[in-house]
Amino acid sequence: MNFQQLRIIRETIRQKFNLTEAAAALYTSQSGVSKHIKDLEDELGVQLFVRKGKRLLGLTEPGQALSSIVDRMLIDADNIKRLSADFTSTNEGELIIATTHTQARYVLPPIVARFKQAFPKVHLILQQASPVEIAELVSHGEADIGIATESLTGYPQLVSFPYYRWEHSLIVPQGHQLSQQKTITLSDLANWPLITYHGGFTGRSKIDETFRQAKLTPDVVMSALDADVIKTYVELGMGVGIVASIAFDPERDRRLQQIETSLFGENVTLLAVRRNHVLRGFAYKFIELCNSELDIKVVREAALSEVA
Amino acid sequence: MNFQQLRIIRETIRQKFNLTEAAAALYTSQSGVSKHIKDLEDELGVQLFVRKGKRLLGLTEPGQALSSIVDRMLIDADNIKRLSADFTSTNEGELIIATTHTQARYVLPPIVARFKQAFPKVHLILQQASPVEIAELVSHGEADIGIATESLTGYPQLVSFPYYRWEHSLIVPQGHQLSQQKTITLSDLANWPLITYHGGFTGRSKIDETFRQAKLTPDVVMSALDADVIKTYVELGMGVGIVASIAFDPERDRRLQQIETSLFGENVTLLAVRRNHVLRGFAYKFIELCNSELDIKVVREAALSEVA
DNA sequence: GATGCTTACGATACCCGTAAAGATA
DNA sequence: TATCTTTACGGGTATCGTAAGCATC
Repeated sequence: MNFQQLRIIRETIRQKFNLTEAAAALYTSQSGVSKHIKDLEDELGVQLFVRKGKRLLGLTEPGQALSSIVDRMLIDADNIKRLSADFTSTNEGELIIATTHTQARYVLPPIVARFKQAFPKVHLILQQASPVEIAELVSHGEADIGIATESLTGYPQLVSFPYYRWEHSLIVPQGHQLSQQKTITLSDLANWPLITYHGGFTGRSKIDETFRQAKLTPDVVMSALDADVIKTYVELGMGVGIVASIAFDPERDRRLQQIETSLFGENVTLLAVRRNHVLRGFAYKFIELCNSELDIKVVREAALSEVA
Repeated sequence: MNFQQLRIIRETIRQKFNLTEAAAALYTSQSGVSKHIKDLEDELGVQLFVRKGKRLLGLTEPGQALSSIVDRMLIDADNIKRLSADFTSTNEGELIIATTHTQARYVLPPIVARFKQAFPKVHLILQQASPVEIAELVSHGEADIGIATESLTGYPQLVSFPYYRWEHSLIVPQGHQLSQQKTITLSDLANWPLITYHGGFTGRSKIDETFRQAKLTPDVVMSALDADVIKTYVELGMGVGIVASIAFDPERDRRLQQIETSLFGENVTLLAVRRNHVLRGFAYKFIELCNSELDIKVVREAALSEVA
């Protein structure tokens, strides 16, 4: 058994059992691919692929059982290389953060600034996406770190960590009737047209849930992907905004007024990395800049779960 | 990077950085070992070992970081071989169960009988040991399955499953005063000389804890490793026995009487396997015979945690 | 001087790619 | 017939072990 054989097994599966394409993907000859598979099967004494004559059609039962282990071994081989690179490295490279508007616009700027100062040679890419897309991006290795409030749990390939906690607050035009009220109840709100986030974004699920439990039907006249859009329409008087507290900036948003409220409970923004994968050192530093409790040891060990 | 290099790294660490012994353990030349290490270090661009002149003294920081990953890769390589062997196999091989007296004597016999019937060619070894020893045996791969009521949690290298639940009961000579009483309290018991298990065996900790919480000091006149010894001395009138309920056999123990009691609460006997390790198919079958909820899928997936 | 690591070197085995042949759609 | 896989074969390379040289204790 050698690594080339394992790579060939993995690639053959990825290329839907077409040895010619597997060979092309690995920049090698297809005769070699064929022979390697045969050799490995002989060594293990098991057929890994279902064959019909000379064509490969799929995985046998042992093939399936081995496939996931093969994957992990190749991931580990990569991990070893990445770890080593990190020790030699001059802190150069690329870091891809997949995140939502809310984070990119209101939370990350100071962190990015500090990161850039510490690692000027790292090419930092902020990839804006929806929470579901973020989970997918990180799962497939197209992003190193994902940050979002929704959707990051429930993916077995991801390991997530609490980043920070926050609440929603209300945004109204200056002098709005609600800003005079001492206390605001959910039923009060249900009487106003509301503008808030789209489903699946920035804690919208929590808002819906809160109304649902109170057996109220909110009048959401408009939903947007980000607080900037929401605030624009609140300024136009189209309704009362519900946004993340952090999205209000008294300096810029002078024509608006923020009303703190705990009506919708607490949200937790999560930070996710790919399970079983090692990141470059500066990636862990970025996470630590986000939340100092998440140091390299905590994050890496959790991601590698129990290597023993 | 190849497997021989990884094996050499692991063995060198195991042999306390003596390349000569590492070579001997791997049945290869020590010059080859030396070269392999050098080659791998060159390929990764990192020193893995701390050197003083020509001698190796220990692991560098990158060496430590890589070591655990290397271990897992080699474990996975083994897993692949074991899985394959299992598919070709004619259900021959060896199965080592590390367990306590209580299990071996009172619980496992019917299971062993059924197992032997199903897998006549498997050489089954019941290795009797203390709970702590059992955990060690399984951790080090010297046993495939560990069964005990104590000590099996808290080892990161082990994955444990609840096997069955049971309680302690009292054992007294026929006609003993306690057997006339309607109800028996803890303070009643504290007035009698007691005979029960040694510390760390068969729920003894639970017994101690129960007395401690009731602020009573039991008069344990004798402690033994197994119920047979305890029963012998109870027969001699030396005291009241506290043993696992299953350890009483009305047929054999005619001169004794069992008194069911829930004074000491419930105990859970656990079944443990080594994390990240695949077992032979018949080993999973043994576990399934113990508890039908623990089928191969449940146990293997839990042991491999998330291979993704 | 004994033990332990590295380097040099030759034999062997392994891996790869070309090419031809056979199978499948 | 076009696509795909297997087998055969030759060149190149990597690996292994012996042996010699050198450092450490």
